[in-house]
Amino acid sequence: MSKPSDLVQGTLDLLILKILALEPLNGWAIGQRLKQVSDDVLQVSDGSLYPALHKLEQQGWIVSEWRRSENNRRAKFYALTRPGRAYLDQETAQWIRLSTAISQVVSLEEL
Amino acid sequence: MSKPSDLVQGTLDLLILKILALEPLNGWAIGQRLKQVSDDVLQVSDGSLYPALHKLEQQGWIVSEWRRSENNRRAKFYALTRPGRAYLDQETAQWIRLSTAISQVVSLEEL
DNA sequence: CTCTCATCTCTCGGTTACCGATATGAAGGT
DNA sequence: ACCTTCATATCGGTAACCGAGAGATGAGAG
Repeated sequence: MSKPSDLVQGTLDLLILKILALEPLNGWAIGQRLKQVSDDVLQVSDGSLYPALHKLEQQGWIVSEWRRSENNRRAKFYALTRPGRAYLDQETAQWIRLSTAISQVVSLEEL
Repeated sequence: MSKPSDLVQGTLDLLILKILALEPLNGWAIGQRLKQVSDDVLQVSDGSLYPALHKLEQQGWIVSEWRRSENNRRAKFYALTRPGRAYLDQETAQWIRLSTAISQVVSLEEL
């Protein structure tokens, strides 16, 4: 029972990386920011977000650092690395390529 | 080792349904048509296509009928049903909603 | 007449990706 | 003391897709 209705599968990495390209943030804040910048359309659950963050860090696209959040709580802040930036650009291009093609197909006129 | 590079996960049903909305086709031809209408961007393998078709038929979105293809070979032709049409419209709306939001996020300007 | 090629359908095992449930805990307010 | 919000994390389950493989049939070539 877990169909992603608030996310397109395979785009989570791209979205996280993009959010972090704007500004380093802690995990929880990334989820909030994503929701905010997408006008409440895009939402990600904890159970998806944290594993994704760990994977991204393990692959070297982002680095983490324990700091204090705005509310003085301990939080792990993530920042984009140079390879992460390159990966983001690549994934962005791929997204544009594929989403454009799909949108083109779904908008075909019928006979 | 199977990351979908020629497809966005979760959009296969939508694409198949849309192709069939234009014209009833057999499985193999659906793959060809998809490739054609997307200018070679979107491609689906047999191993993805046929299971998807079976699932779609089982759910009542499409119906099948054995006929002869253009090359006089036996082929199973699929056609969209009324519920399938409704499902297609719904999935199309969902795609537009989500892809628009994602495109909006990835095109945000950085500081 | 046989051989090969293109067409056409199908299944299985494996991987990736995401979600729901669940656990833990600290800071600040009542 | 207690509750809410902020914050991180893991686990098991499910959905989706792909690669590899198997097999059948019609057309045209040799």
